[in-house]
Amino acid sequence: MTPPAESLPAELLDLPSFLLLQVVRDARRIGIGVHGPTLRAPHLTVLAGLTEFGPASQKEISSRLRIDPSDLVSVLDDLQERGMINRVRDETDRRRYVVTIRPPGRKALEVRLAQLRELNEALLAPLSAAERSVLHELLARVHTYHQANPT
Amino acid sequence: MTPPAESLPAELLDLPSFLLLQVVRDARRIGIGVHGPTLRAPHLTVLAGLTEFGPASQKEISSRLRIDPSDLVSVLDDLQERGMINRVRDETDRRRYVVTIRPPGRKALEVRLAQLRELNEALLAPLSAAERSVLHELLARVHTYHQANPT
DNA sequence: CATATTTCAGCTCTACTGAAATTA
DNA sequence: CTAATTTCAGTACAGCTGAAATAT
Repeated sequence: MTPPAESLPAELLDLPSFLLLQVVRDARRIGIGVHGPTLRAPHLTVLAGLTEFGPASQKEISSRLRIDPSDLVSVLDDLQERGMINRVRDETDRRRYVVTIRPPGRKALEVRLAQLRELNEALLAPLSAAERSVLHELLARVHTYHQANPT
Repeated sequence: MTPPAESLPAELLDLPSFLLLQVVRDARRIGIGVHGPTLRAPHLTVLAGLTEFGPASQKEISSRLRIDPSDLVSVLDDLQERGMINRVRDETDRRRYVVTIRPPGRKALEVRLAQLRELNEALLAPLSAAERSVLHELLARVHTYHQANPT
């Protein structure tokens, strides 16, 4: 006999948004989201964005990655201090900076992504490979829809 | 021709945990999570918990709903101030309070749940009813698993 | 004495707002 | 003068830690 599993209120668990939030909390408890003192979620997003989309201004990074421009400032300060990015004035438009990733940034991203892939294995442990694909596809559909139809 | 949809870095979107977080952010932008000044997420969870599980001490509420006991204090203060709960000393163990929901609490919960059900319709708009069931079932499996196997 | 429950002060993280400074 | 880009100061929320106060 397993002890009767305590669970959250059914009325709430019936709400997809609430269930989603609980799984995100489960993920955090597993260690996802505990990135490190100066390499937190937005930092990682920026490194991945620069890697995939190349050098960009802060405005471009901000709108593409949905990070508020005012928040981006300190994130880039942190990354610059650790030598993970370059930030130089765009001489053709001196209001802008051109932000570029540097090798230490690529390395840190790579290391952390490897950890996250492992942790995600643990997160989805109860699902088969086929079920993981289905879950991922459904979530991607929802996300893509809201990217295209902002309310 | 639709304009090329801007999207987040594929390396990140491939991580279920990251995708999950993006959908949660989409949900918040839709209006889920904007509950009101004194009826925020933990408040709602407490009201639903009291409704479903009946009167309880703060310790019981805390562990059942996974709300830190120190955070619970101000949440209950808010709810009490608005007449949504009762908090009276347990005379058989005067360290404890017995927390009970009151009609205004039930009403507020009901109203907000109705809103959230509507907003969740909007969140899952791109999915068919069958797909919503599948998504919900997969998420529930993951969550239940981590409830049972805390790491 | 140790232990359980509630409470308080303080901190981190993500995210947002409003306004200033610089440049186009 | 207007607009765009970056920056700064301040705020809100959810969540956590460590310690105090009270009662068992």
